[in-house]
Amino acid sequence: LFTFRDMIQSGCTPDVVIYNTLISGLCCNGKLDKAAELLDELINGECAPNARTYNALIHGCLKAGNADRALTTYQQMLDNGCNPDTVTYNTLIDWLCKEGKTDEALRLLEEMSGRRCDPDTYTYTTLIHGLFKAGKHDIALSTFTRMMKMGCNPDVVTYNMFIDSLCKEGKIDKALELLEGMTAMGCDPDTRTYNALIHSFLQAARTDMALSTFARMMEKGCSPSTATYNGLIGWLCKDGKTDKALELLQEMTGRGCYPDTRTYTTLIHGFFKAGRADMARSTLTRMKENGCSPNLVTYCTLIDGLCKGGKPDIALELVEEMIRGVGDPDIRMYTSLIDGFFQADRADMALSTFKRIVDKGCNPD
RNA sequence: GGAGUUGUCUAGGCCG
Repeated sequence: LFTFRDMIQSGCTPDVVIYNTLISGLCCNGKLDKAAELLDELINGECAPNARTYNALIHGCLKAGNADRALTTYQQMLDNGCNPDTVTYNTLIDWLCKEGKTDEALRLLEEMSGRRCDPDTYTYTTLIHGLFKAGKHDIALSTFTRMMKMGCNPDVVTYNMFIDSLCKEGKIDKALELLEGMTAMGCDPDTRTYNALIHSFLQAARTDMALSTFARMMEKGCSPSTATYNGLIGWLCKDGKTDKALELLQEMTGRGCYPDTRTYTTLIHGFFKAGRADMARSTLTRMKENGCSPNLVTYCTLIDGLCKGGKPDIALELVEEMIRGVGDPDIRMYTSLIDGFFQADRADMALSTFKRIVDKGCNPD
């Protein structure tokens, strides 16, 4: 933004592309107010915002969980005579699907056709994914048929979505058939395709298949990602093999897959499960040293583990650190914290945590 | 002519 202001100072006129870039960047960082200010600046200025401007802001609002603001922005778009495009609809359809409102999402699909706004592969993939998650298999399949009829070809993301959906329903063999199918259709599987399968095999305790899928992935020249390793580390941790998990942590770094918040959280959970609370705590230190920020899930894992392990005092310290570092947990997380303190026979801590909720103006449920 | 917006994989606790 400073560079941006300098640019204006020195007589350079920013165009809509610059504004869009800034707005989407601000949205990524959750700075919706600043982004909205830029939109106003654009509306009041001489170069008009376009669909991409609104799309970026609508998406930013939805990602931040602020649906009202997203809809207001959408209305503003319509009022200002800017026509929603396929991306606008895709963004809204994705949001509706994630809210479980697949009927409304389907209505938007109809609206698109009426407005000569052609649904694309994103539209259908998003919708089918939402329908699968809602358990509406028939409609998912008829939507797929419709997609094909409209001449819209599935891409690697569409196949990945199908493969993962099948895996999650325990239909791994059907998923494997689709793996062959996509290749036959000239669509090469990517890292996520294999990740979905490997994870599913691990869940199903079919270790041999998981490892052979991993080998196949490498053979095909597909590199494992951080998510691949996270899945493997999680499987080792569930099995109590935390030392092996640490070896994988080394290996992944060597292969350019950098551990992320999930990697460390998985390890922390594994260490508690294996009764190694000290290692769990030093993993927190290690992750911070490596520039990886703990999030609410990380803290909840630690706090729960410490409470169950009879160390509620340290847990309470972490509650403070968490609130300072990543903000307030929501009501459900507070509930489980309180539960943890009771489990550790520390009613006093449970009550003081409860008091915090009330003081924060957050309603206990 | 170029640039900016949307979909798929992996972690924890409480309650159902």
